[in-house]
Amino acid sequence: MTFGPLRRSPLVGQAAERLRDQIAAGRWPVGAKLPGEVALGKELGIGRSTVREAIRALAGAGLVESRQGAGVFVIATEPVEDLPARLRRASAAEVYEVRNLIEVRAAMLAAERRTDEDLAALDAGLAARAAALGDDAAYIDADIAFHASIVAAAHNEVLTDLFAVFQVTMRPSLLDLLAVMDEKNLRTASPDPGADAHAAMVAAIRAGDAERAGRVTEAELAVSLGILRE
Amino acid sequence: MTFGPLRRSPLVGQAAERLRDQIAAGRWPVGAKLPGEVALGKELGIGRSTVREAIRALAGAGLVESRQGAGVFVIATEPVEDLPARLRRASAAEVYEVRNLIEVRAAMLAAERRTDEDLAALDAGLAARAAALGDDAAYIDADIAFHASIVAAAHNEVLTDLFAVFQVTMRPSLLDLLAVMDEKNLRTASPDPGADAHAAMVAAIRAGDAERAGRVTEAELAVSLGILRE
DNA sequence: TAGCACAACTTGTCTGACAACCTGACGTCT
DNA sequence: AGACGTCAGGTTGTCAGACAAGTTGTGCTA
Repeated sequence: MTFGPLRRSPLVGQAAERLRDQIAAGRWPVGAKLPGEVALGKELGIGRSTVREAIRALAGAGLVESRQGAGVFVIATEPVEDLPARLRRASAAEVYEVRNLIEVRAAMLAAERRTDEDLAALDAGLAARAAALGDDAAYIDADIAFHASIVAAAHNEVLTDLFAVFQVTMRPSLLDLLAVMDEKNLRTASPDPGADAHAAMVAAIRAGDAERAGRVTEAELAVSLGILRE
Repeated sequence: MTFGPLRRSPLVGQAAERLRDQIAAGRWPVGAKLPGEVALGKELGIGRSTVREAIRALAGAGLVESRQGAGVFVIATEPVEDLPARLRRASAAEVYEVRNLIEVRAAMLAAERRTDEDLAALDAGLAARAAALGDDAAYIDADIAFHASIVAAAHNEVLTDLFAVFQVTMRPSLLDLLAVMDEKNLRTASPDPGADAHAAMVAAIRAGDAERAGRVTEAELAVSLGILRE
């Protein structure tokens, strides 16, 4: 059993997630009224402003609706088909495993279908990834863009979009991953331990060797998954 | 002449809508930083708390992300589309390819993790599949259940749920597939051409041979995909 | 030039206050 | 009894101010 992202998150995020979970758990069915903002603040141990912002976040997601003078009401529970919500609720390791599973097969397809434009994009992605070293947020974004390029080279729009959902949802977890690696001093030896592996992925795709592309991709992703599992 | 109850919407809603429009219009592209909260407040003529709540609403909708000390950044220009809706919009071949991709890797994981209960469920699935021959609808349902059992044996809940979304969405397409096969007289020779292949999948999973499980699963699914591609 | 210290800026959170609004209880009138 | 109006209490909406916590760029130092 894992709780939400272990990320050092703002109180607003924590509060929104707790409320979200309780709505999903059925504490307040659709149409029910939430406790007042002051009551919620006391219950959650946070100020009223923070409660209000958490409620706004849920309202933006379409879960609740606030009516001045009346209260805050649940207008929908989390739809089961909502993949991003499902991913948020799941453990990071499970999400990561599925994400990797998709990318391994995508890399194999990419080796068979890649165009010259795809290869150019992959090269650019490698360079951007190296250039962003030092800035964690930019590094994560460059890494995400690179892996997205791999999947895009498989030329299956459903696959590309599906992968994007995973990437967006996992972005916070990836930042956690970097933080954990820092704590364990795993990055001191080499600032970008995956650089060679990423280059190998591109090389295999360029060579059109699907089997090798799948193998090196699997090996690269297994490293991070291992850290996440610990 | 009076118009309907033209309710004066709260400032938060107005502000969120204006910001959403401007993001959609491209004033701030993805990755760009919004003006500071105080600046936005002055620009919109509202207080900082109200600006913050509007930003929270957009963050809840997945449009922006705020990083303490850095600013508020655009992470998407429009909400992520619902996966079932996305699948319905896509071509059957693309959806089927992604579905198969998932199952191939799931079969490999299943070979490593299957329990005795999983194996019993797979055997039962094979039998149910054979028993449903002759009734197309029942046959499809039994086939779906069998493949779901394969994925379930991988013991990853996210994977199981994700696969289920594909299965549900694809059920109509599968009925079409049977009809196409009838037209081409592909079923006259053998009423259940995939029976041996399905049994081979179970055997490989029972043997714990991940590589073989992946190979036979891929081969089995490739047949249907080929028909669907024409 | 490389590294560090610091100031300026930005978001995060809390408190207090008042306005706008809704709901239900209560009393009055028909 | 039923319809209607009033009102008190609770609830959200909005603002201002203050301080904490985090980021970033600048300029100084070694």
